[in-house]
Amino acid sequence: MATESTAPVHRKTTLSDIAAGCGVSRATVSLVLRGSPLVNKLTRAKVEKELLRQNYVYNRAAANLRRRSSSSIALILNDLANPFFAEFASGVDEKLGEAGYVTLLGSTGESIGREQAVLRSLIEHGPAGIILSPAEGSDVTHVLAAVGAQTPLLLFNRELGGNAPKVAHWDRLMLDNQRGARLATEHLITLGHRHIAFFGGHRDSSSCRERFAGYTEAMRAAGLRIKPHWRIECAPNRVDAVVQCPALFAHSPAPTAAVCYNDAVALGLMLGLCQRGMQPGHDFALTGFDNIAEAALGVPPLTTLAVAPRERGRQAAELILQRLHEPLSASRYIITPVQLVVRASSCTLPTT
Amino acid sequence: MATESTAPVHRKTTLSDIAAGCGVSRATVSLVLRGSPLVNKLTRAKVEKELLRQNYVYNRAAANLRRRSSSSIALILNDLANPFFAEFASGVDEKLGEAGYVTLLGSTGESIGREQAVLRSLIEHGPAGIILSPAEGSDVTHVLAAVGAQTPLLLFNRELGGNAPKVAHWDRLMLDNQRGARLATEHLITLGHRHIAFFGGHRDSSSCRERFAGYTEAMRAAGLRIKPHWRIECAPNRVDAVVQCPALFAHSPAPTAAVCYNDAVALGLMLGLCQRGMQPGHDFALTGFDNIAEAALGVPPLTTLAVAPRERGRQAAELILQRLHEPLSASRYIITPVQLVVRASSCTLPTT
DNA sequence: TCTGCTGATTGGAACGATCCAAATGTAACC
DNA sequence: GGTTACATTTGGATCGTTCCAATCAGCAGA
Repeated sequence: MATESTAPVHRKTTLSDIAAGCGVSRATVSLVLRGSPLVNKLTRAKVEKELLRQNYVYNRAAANLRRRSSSSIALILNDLANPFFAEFASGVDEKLGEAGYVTLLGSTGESIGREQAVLRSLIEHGPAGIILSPAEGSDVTHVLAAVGAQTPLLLFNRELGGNAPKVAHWDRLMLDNQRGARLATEHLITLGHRHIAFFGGHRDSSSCRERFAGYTEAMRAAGLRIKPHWRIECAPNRVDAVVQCPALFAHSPAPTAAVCYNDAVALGLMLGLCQRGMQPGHDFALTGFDNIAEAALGVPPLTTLAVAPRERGRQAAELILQRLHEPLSASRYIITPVQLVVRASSCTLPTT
Repeated sequence: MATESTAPVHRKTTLSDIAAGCGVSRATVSLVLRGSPLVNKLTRAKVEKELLRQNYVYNRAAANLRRRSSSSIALILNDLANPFFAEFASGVDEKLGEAGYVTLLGSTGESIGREQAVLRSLIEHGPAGIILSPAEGSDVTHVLAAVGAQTPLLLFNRELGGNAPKVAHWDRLMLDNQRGARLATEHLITLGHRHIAFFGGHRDSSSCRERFAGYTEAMRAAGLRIKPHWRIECAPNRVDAVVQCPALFAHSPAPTAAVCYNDAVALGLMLGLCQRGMQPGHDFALTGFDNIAEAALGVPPLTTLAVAPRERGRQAAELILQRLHEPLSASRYIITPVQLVVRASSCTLPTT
């Protein structure tokens, strides 16, 4: 009795403590916590007072165990340090938080090995669902082996490789890469360019393939032949783009414009051009993809495709929540449109 | 017996399923899972085979409940979309993953209200520890009320306001803001500048106060008087920096250089200067803070202070893990050094 | 045969919540 | 008074794991 009024020693206060503290049963306290209409006003008040007095904190893990439910969603990203994904994550967390879920984070750094490890670790915490932007080269079999078929999964941004395409009932949220790249290419063509390169990205990434397809499509539609040396591969970051810039001008005829894999690459290419004494947006036209924050503020500002990553994050969260709500409805495949944002980096053909 | 060999219907397979499946007790299976040396080689093999066959997944929540332990750490950030924090988070997650912990993410978007909500929600999941980069204006009392005194907490990047400074035994990991700003200022002075402004940030943020103090210190040490109109406040992002640029030149004598609150602000200021027909790094010198990726690749490249956010993330994770290991050791207060990176944006005084 | 000992194994009670069927109290009705 | 109805409350089993003390088999030594 004497030591009961304050926290016992160090143990967290539990339902039983509250129950004992105000002379009701555990069950009643539980009902109060969940706002059940069954409990009497007076008892509710009494219990709530005691909850405050002992400053009780709810143990969601215990509750989830009994209810065989979960209140977390795993978010696994191939590159959290990339502003595009950071903003996406921010949107996901925002939306999940509103719905009372908590985000379990995992970053794989584009490593398939880490992806396996992260998936295996996160699944043990029993998330209600998974949002996965897979590492490059990740395939269906591995992911399925790691997470099983029970947990709903939403694939974002990239398709999975492997020859078991429709084995799982997973939802997919993708960007309209092909259409985006086509728009950019058409835009450059309209400005008078005929020698247009596709710069950056890895051939085996699905998003890069799609963007390249869009570029090809536009070129073909305009009756333009694509030279093999106009296709330059590089890692999707600034540094490698700078390094690969000279390759663009190694053979003749050199391109007068480039559709870049993404903004990071485009910004890198701009720097590379400057180093060659060229002036991007004047001597050479280029476009990006993603519309990251610095695209608008570069010199010159970058023409690019807006994908609204935070919005996509919110959308992804919404999709997975819907899936939890109706686990049996048909799997969804959503391709979100992208929007061409024209800025100064895409100039007309310089009059030589 | 007939339906037992495959997964029953939809229920997850548990310890008991495995135990029943190979004729041992639950306790033994549990020992196998945890790699105890007590179990016989043969039984271990038998059990492991069964684990694979039923592709069992460990229920960490249940285990944690019984063991009264936790395998997650909460990471709460004031702005995940900011590349600095994204990279920090990436480092945290990396290190925690290595140690077998999982990251519970929460982003507050600089809102004290959301910070409260996020803290209250995350604490219910019983994290072993908390890493918190508080929202602007957040104070000790509120945080303490939300998380209690039980869970170890590491404060990153910002101090908490409020007049209960040492009430808690929380650890702190801060950047050496003051020294950094002093280094930048001294550097500009060495280059011949005498009229140096301090540009950006909010007066009431602790990091801004510290950086301003460093600037003042260097100016004073060099015997230079600071004009009031050389202190321009703005939100710590590009957009607002562009808007506030003209204020720098509203009064005479105008500054010839500026120490900026951070890189985002510096990049914005650069743009603002361009719009006035000035050439940053030639007509006007400036420095940033953070050394974000685009600092190196801007035009001109930005002189700034490197803080290695990913490294800081790993360090933060390490600190909180150490704290879990020895809960009673004295609380730590670590100020990590920052490093001046000189690039082209800090030019000598233009000869008029 | 009995005792002691070591190495393996095990049953049952926890952990902190929820679920469910059953019990309680009170008012209303015939 | 007895019966029914309704509004509240409650004990005990349960979720999937771990802990602990107890058990068991096998073998050596007396």
